[in-house]
Amino acid sequence: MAWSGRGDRKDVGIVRKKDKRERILKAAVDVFFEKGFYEATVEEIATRAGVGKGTVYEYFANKEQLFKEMFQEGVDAYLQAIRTQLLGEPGSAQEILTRFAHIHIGFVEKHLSLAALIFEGQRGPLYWLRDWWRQIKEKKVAVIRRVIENGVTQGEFRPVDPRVAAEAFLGLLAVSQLPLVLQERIKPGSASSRETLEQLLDIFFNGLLSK
Amino acid sequence: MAWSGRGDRKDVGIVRKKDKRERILKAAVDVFFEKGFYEATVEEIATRAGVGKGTVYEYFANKEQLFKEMFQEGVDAYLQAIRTQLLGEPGSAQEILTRFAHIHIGFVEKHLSLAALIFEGQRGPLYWLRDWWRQIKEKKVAVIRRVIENGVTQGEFRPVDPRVAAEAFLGLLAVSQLPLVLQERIKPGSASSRETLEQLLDIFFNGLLSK
Amino acid sequence: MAWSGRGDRKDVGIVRKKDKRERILKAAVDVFFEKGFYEATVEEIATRAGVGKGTVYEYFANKEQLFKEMFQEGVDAYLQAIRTQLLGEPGSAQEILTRFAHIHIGFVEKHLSLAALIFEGQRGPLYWLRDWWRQIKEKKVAVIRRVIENGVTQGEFRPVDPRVAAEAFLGLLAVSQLPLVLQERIKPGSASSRETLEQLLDIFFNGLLSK
Amino acid sequence: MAWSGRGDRKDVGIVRKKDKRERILKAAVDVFFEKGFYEATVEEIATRAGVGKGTVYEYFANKEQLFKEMFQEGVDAYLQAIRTQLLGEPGSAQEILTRFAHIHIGFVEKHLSLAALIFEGQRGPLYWLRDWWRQIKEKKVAVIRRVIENGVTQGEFRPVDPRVAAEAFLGLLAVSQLPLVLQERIKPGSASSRETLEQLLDIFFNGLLSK
DNA sequence: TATGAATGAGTTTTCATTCAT
DNA sequence: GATGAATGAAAACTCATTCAT
Repeated sequence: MAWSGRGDRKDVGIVRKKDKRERILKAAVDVFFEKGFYEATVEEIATRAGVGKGTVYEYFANKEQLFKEMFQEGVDAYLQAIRTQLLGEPGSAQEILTRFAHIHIGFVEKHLSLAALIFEGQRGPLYWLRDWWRQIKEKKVAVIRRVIENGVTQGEFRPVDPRVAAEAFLGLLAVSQLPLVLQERIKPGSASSRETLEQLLDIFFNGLLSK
Repeated sequence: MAWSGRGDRKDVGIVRKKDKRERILKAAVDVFFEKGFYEATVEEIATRAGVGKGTVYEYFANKEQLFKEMFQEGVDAYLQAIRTQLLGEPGSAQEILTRFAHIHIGFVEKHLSLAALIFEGQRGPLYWLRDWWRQIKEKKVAVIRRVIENGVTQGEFRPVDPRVAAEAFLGLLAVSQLPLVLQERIKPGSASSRETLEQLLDIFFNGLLSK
Repeated sequence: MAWSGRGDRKDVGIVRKKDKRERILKAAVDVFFEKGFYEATVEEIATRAGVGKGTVYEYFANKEQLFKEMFQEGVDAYLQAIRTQLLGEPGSAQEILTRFAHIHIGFVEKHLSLAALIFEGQRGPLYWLRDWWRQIKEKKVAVIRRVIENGVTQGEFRPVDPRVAAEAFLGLLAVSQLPLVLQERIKPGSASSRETLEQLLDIFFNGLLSK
Repeated sequence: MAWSGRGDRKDVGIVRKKDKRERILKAAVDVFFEKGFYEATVEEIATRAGVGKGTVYEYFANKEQLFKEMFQEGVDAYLQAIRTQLLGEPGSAQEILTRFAHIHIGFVEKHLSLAALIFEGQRGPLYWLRDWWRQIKEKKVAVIRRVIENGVTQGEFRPVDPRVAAEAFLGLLAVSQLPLVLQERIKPGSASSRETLEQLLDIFFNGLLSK
């Protein structure tokens, strides 16, 4: 899959035939990220993918479908990353959440444009994106929430509303990824995303942990 | 100004001439919010404002400019609201931030569509919105940051990086306004934005306050 | 109406604004006739009408609708011509049918392209034309049929199936108009449509076999 | 040849190699009939013929050529049918024409789609079809005309213009085939094509007016 | 000043045709 | 020969913007 992280064609110099779909998706991520759904043209995506305009329509029914599939595959890759990496060694709630945060930020760093499209939201036709967006958020919230519930039950955390805490947690993650996503040049003195993340988590856990 | 909060008087039957600009801006907020920048048409905005299509171009150079001015006036109204309401009685850092949060959420509740456009971001052409977005955020961060710095100095807060804490604070505000902005029907059992906000602030301050 | 037969704009040199629709319809008749529905381009129709491409879409929802409206107005004009001219003085069945034939051929001569599109059929997307086509034929058949029924009742005609005879009559009309419609140059020696028509009617009315 | 009327043997399981051309032509008849020239796609024809898209181009230079050859072969088959069946026993002019009519209608019934494409006309690109159309008509007219000329000479028929009478005859044939071609469901009470044909011929041969 | 009819640049999308396998 | 993936020319259609009234 396009966002699996491994490199692409290895064998031949001539690009492998079945790459096409991948190449188009990759180009789509770039162009949609740079221009947004509406300013992106199918033609540019095709050109960047190194294929003819018509070829795009061999693989995707239309521009909207291309966007959706790109989006969906991105989300799948993200969820996959979470699933495979999170479900290793258990640990305390705090440890799990910390791990989650790092996986998340790792994904963002690796697939910057894609992540921006997925997490920053609101770039495709709004009506359908809004719903998708909600759904994905709900999924993430559900996961985090369960962890926090456990933490509360175990006495590790103060007795807070797990859903609210979960949303707070994700909100803080969003804060830490924002500079990346907004393509801010990391200014010399400023902290990196990861440092910022640490501090955010520090505040969060300090607020959550029972003393 | 369109977002001043007062109702619209339409005493004379014939609409007051200088209303036109206001009416167009108001219609623009609605339509841009509902459809997004690209799906919105100048024609619909004009129709909703009750003016001719050409008239829009009497007051705004073009669609983009209309969006920008709408945006800018919204931001100004927001900053104005903050300025006038925040700078009354002082109080502890926590009190000031709490007050800020309530002013903010109050503005969001009152000017829902507008607020969504301003805070949710990403609905206009990205290239220029991204920059604007950053700027506004920076302004807000600067204000909050100073308050937190004071809190830290005064020993009210733990010694945290004021900028990070400020961003965390704004991130949590964003979380609490998200349901409004995403137009989620407040489900029966679920907490209102304001209740959620209280809990978020509780976690935040608990994390921040020195014990 | 476009096919009413009278000339157009009379007053000013600058083409009257409301002509536009007429001009487009007229151009549509020409182009659709020359090229058929599919080979005709909206652009060419616009150009021939002396308007911009977009203007066509101000008056007609799309190419198909343009075709349909053109078609419908043509049919209406035809039926109108029949109605107003046929319903004068009565006469024998033969006289009425003869009059009908002349009105018909008169319409064809006058609005050649349009008539070709209407009567020759089968030039638009088939699925909807086929139905329309049938309907119009049915209307015409119904009129002729009643006349023939009378003729049979009065003993003027042999006892034939009126519907079949009606269709035969229309079939012969079609034959006589075919050369016009196929744009055959009337070759020097050959008979004109009207002469041919007379002979066809002669055969039809008097029969072929000598007794 | 595809329209020879014999059934299609498909003995070997693997389709006989040289069938391909036949299969494509047969599929072309179906699709062109159902959709018309422009709405038909080469891909659908290929699929229905059970061959690859590229294969069509092995046998036919292009879509237009495919249509033309299909058309031409259909016409040839028709003329062949006329030639072989008409030129048996002679008989009176009326007998010959009657025989002709039955052969014609028989062909139409047997090769409905094909006949519709040939006789109903106007489905391919008009410019070339118009000419073809004329040519075929001329051929048919020439044949009929000669028969009628004989009939007139022999005193069997009234002294009419043989060409006009020939066209009238063909016009009536067209009328009788129209319901088939327009795919009208023969409604319960209504006469079949053949019955209608008999009545048309009756009118044609015997005349309408009682003497 | 206000208007909306007119416009065409710019996009999406289709599909006949090619050609490497 | 047979195939179907790849292609781009061509066409429909939209809509921001202009400008005559």
